[in-house]
Amino acid sequence: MKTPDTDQPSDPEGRRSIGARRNPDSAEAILEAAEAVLLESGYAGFSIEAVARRARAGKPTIYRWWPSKAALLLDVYRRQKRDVGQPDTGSLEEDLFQLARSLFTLWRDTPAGTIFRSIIAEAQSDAKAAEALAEYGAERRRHSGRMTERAIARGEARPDANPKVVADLLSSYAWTHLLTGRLDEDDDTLRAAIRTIVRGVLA
Amino acid sequence: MKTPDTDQPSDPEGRRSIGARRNPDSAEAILEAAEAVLLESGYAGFSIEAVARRARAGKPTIYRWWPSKAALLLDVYRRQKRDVGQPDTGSLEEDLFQLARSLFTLWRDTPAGTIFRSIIAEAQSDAKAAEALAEYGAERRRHSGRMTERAIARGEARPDANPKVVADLLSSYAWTHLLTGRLDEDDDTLRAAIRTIVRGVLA
Amino acid sequence: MKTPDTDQPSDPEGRRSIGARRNPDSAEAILEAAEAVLLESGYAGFSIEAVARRARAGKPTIYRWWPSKAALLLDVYRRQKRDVGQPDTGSLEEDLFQLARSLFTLWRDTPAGTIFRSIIAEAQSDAKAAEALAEYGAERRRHSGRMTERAIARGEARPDANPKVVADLLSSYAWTHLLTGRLDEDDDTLRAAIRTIVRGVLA
Amino acid sequence: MKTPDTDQPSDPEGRRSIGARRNPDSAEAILEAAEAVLLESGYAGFSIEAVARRARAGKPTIYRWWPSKAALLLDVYRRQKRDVGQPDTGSLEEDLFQLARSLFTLWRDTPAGTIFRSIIAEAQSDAKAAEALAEYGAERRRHSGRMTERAIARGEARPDANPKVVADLLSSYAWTHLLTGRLDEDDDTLRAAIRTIVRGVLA
DNA sequence: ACCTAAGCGAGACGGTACGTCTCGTCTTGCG
DNA sequence: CGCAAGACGAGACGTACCGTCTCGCTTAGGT
Repeated sequence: MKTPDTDQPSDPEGRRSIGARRNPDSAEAILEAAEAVLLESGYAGFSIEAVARRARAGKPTIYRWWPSKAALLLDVYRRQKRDVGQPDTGSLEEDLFQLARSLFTLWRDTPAGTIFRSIIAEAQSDAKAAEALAEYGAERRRHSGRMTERAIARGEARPDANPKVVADLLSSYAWTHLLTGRLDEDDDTLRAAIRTIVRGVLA
Repeated sequence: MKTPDTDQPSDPEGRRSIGARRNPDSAEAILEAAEAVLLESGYAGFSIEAVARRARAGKPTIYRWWPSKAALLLDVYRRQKRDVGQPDTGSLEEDLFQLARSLFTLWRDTPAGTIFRSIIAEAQSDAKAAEALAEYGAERRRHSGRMTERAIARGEARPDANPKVVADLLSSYAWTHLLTGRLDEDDDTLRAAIRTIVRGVLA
Repeated sequence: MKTPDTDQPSDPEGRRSIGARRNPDSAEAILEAAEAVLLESGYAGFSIEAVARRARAGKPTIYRWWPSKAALLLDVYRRQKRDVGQPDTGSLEEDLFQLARSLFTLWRDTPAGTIFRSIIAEAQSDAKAAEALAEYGAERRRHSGRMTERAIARGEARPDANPKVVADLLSSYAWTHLLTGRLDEDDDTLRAAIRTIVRGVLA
Repeated sequence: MKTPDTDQPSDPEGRRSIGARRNPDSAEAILEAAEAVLLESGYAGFSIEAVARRARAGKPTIYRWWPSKAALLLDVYRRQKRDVGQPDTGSLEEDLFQLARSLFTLWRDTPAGTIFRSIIAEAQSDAKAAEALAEYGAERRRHSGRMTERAIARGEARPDANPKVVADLLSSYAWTHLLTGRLDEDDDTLRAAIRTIVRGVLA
């Protein structure tokens, strides 16, 4: 790596076009700048102008590739997110607890939390963001629903348990805590919430 | 109905000062205009300027009494909200279900939903809104926590059930559905979610 | 002197009405405050609000007695001005020089200069100020014209010399130097200007 | 004349950016609008907002190129002013008289007078305007000083006559008459004033 | 001794303008 | 054709004053 300036205005002497196609350096610089701005100034300071300034990019370059603030935010989120993975401990409660705990930790200790909050906020006034968020949420619920499916399969959960409902309750709990600044719940409280859900579906 | 001008710029020939004290007509006109703007243009179009124009009020009059957009939003919400009340059917599941159902209905069929979404969005970039929202949320959870307390008292719920956790799960579920445009869940799905929570705390 | 608080918000615990007539204390406090504001913040900071704040007076009290900013300014000027008097040395050049010199000194070293500048500025957009200024200027020219009249009478100046023209040239020179911040002309330059005028009317 | 819309909001369907450089059309429209506003509403009604409205320009576009009201006023003055030229009749009195007369006429019969009055007024509360005005005044005095220099050179004026003083007296006389609404002096009065100055420097 | 009339401080009111910020679009000139 | 750059019209931001209004109080002068 030549330039180690990860969150500075990057290239000292700007990028040029590389011909009639998208310049990946620009895209990278813009996403990096977007993340940095979001981290430093929060959603309130997150403007296309600020990102362009930071990335030493022209505003039209941003608008060309990301039609809305929401699209940029989503890309930043996707790029940033190191997937929390899916635990498989053989116990539904333990699986859900570890998932929730690692999500809370990720959101609290990395930019991911700020970014995701911003996306949800944006979705309240931007239809495209709302749609993307809905799709993303559904996907996450499908994903975490598998844990309940496995619990049913191994006889831990009752056969008529609804994996979607469990996933919905869990992700609602996590999202709401993110949005209201309550990511520092201690293990006992978190576990009590998870246990309440799990008990509701045990065989 | 006495005054048919519910969503027009109200008074044909404006309000005056009524001395060195707040003019309730102005306050009323501003709140009404704020609600109308929010309803017609959504959170995206909700600006102090737009409210002032609509209310035929000066911007300083708004800033004098509401230090931030968030404060105005909260007042609009409070003014608009007809409290959903607290059912007491003798069954925890039924209590929670009716509460959730009436909340979903309120949010879907009145401006309250749009307004509350806006407050949550605003809280993602405005510290004062965040604080106000946190306080409001805590109060709501205390309120709905009483239903579980009653269930414990009558032996329906286990003695070590945590009313706060139940309330948190329920309100998280409701808020998240509001924010992601899923207020039209059918009764079965809604009841399945409620039942999962309730089963987790039954004796 | 009873109260030494010449430029503070005056009375610690406010003035009241003294019945159905003008309260001279208020008038005094307002003029004093106006002068203080003008001195401290210049014409740019001279607003009715600022004067009212400073004088602990209500705005209507000011508007009741001074219909415009210009009227207040003129009163402040009249109240402040210690008349420069009219020298009579037996020499026209010396008379004019001493008059100009004392005027320059007064304007440079006391609030009078700032105040008078403000009046002239105000007169450029306020007809009433313009009228008052015109009248005042004419009176001043009549006044200083007497020096030339005396010089004609004693045979120093030619009989057909026009006192009004001399006075006009002199006051124009002074006013313009006030308005362009050139009140620090040294004695030689000032005397050269006066001498040029005087030579033009000597016998 | 192709476009008859000399003082209307100009272009029916607006101007666009012409790239990363100043758009001369906008500059022109703004100066034209500024002049029109000044002419119609006077200095009192001259606001950046009014100019922007009239020119169908955004406020930032004005602030981008003119840092203050004063700067805009000066540009309007420069643009408007058809230089009064410098007469050279071989007689100092005649030179000065014609200069003064044409200046009075220009100020009385064109917008230039209103504009220049506004600049002087603005300079009484805006330091930058004051500086610009000082520089402009010095330049004008240098310029009109040349007439006296020529008179000295041809032996008409005494060798020790001070051209700066003559120019100062003349321009002071003119400026003051502008500011006090006395531009309609008849030829006799004007000539008497000029003659008084000139006699003071004749050989 | 009452009553009315006016002045007083206070400060809210509908407005206008301020100077700054960001929006999303446009156009240039270089590569 | 993409790129950085940055100007453009538009319009919201939150603040300062404008000049007007009404309040509750005070006092004086006429009854």
